[in-house]
Amino acid sequence: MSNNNLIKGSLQTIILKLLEENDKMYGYEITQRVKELTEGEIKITEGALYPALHKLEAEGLLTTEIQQVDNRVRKYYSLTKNGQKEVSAKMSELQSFVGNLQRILDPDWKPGLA
Amino acid sequence: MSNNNLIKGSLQTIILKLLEENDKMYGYEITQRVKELTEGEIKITEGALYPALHKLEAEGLLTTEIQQVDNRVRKYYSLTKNGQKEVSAKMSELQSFVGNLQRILDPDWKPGLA
DNA sequence: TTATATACATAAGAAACTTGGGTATATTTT
DNA sequence: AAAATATACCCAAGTTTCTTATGTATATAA
Repeated sequence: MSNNNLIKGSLQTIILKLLEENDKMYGYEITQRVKELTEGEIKITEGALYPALHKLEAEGLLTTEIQQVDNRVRKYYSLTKNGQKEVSAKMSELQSFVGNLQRILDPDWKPGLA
Repeated sequence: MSNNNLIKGSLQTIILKLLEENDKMYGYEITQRVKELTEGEIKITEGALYPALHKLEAEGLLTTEIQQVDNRVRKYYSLTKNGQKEVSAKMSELQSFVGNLQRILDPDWKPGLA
């Protein structure tokens, strides 16, 4: 991923969620979007991204479609039906995990507060 | 960790933070505390915990002290000075990571809001 | 007496990532 | 014009972290 050695399976969730919002994205675009959304703090490396995309495709959660743009090949990914189902599952898993993390690390934390 | 295969590296932060709050804890106690704080949702497995404790000790962030309690051996861990410094570093790393996650996954999210 | 709880530990394997390559075209900088 | 950066894909070796499966030992509950 980047300087952060955190996250393990959250990369998959990030990919799926971005594709839910954007319909079609190609790999490089995903890295740029994440960099932009986090003001450069999270940089998804290609070594992490492409294997993750291929795995999600192999699992039937994504489909691909190749386009030529200015003599360059772009591989667009989009959610399959199963992929659409998985987004919500993965999202609530992650949100609940983050909630539990807060409960452990911040004793005063309560859901619904900052 | 448990059913969650999420976020790697956060176990170290959890251990350090609990020890900051509790001064001395032994391994089994840590697993129980986490289970309790998360209402059983996160269960730290021994296969994950003990290697992590040993690693933190080897890095000089924790020291140990063995006690006999009812014919049972307990190995108490506590923070070293370096360990105390590391807690804040690891905590702000994790909090900033979680913030970035929110920015990616929840476009409307802003720090300070639920 | 069998199972569960307490309490430590290790070891093999899986999974996710980093690092470091490789290929190729387009644009910007020197 | 040459060099560097940006765009765009990919793979493979190695590291780290975790899971799963064991092993040891005592205490308590079913």
